[in-house]
Amino acid sequence: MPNSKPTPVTMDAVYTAPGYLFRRMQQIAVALFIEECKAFDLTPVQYAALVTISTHPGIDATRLSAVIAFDRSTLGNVIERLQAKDYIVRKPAAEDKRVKLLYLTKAGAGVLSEIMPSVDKAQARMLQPLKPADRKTLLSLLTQLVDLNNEASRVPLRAEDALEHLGRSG
Amino acid sequence: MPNSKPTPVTMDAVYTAPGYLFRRMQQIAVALFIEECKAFDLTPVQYAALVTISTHPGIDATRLSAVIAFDRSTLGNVIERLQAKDYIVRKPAAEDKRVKLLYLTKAGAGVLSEIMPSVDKAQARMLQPLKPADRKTLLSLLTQLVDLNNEASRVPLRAEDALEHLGRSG
DNA sequence: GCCACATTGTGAGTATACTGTCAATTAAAT
DNA sequence: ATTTAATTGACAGTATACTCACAATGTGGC
Repeated sequence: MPNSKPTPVTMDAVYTAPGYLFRRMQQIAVALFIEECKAFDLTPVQYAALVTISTHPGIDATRLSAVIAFDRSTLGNVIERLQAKDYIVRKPAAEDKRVKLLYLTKAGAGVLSEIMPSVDKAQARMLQPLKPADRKTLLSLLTQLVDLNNEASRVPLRAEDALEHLGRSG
Repeated sequence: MPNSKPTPVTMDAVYTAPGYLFRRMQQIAVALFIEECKAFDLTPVQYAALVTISTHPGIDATRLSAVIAFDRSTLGNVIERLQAKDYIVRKPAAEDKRVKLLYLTKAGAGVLSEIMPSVDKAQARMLQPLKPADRKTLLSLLTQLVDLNNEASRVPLRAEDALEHLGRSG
């Protein structure tokens, strides 16, 4: 007869799971971002969107979602909030009546350059508890892992280069 | 005169930020969990709650939130959903009329033992792209980082041991 | 014993993050 | 050229994740 004794469930089933650790670390990252940047009315996602619109003026929502790997539906709300804060404007495209092109406003460019030091401080604080060498190691492994798992995510990241082509041909 | 040329903003301000990488990895982790466990109607958070109620029968919502470091308000909804699925029951405590004690139902215990292999598969898939040695390194650094940053998170984790005392004295 | 304080669960409100679906529009197939 | 496909932005619905606030309850100071 097989050993039918069930394996006892322990909290290790949670605490040692990489998924749990990634969730915790994400929560910590957001908390540190909000704390360092509380002088600015910007969330981490809104910051990423703002940076991308800054480096890709005239990008549309679908392409923006691909460049930062955020869900398209979610991004719709993010864009609305950024627009409500007067950090971006949406202009209809001449060639394609479906798309709305995104541009930074002066206020958007201003808040972006002002918030940068605080963002850097928050990012540094996340890794601060580790030794410098360990920070580099973790960042390197994490970068690899995100890249290698790209297709596993619901909204894979499509690099900026790839988008140039996607824009016209497909 | 100082060099007033503004630093040009690049996508590195997003792509190399640890916070962005943690967000991406969390999204990937959830996507893999959902994919592997789609036969079971359980989210990662619901799974963690179920495991904890299993190992701490009669725990209350506040203590549960401390043990898995999830927000108390969020957990209220999670508990409601678990109860709606008949995986847990809530019983009023005799000594304290405010608290409601949480217990697994038979169905809850059943789904928990059944889902375990799929959860393990999902957790393994997350790190699969890395070499075994790198997986160990990443997991070790991540565990350290979450632990060392514990107080930075909005809902710091309070270990099970600490809760025994908290339960009575304060 | 009473009063200030803390705790518990709950609710409202905001922001991600995903699933669908849908109409309008464009592109592709033939 | 007309039917078919795909794309775009929008919306509804669900699930985290946080904020603040509130009533009910419990506890400690005195």
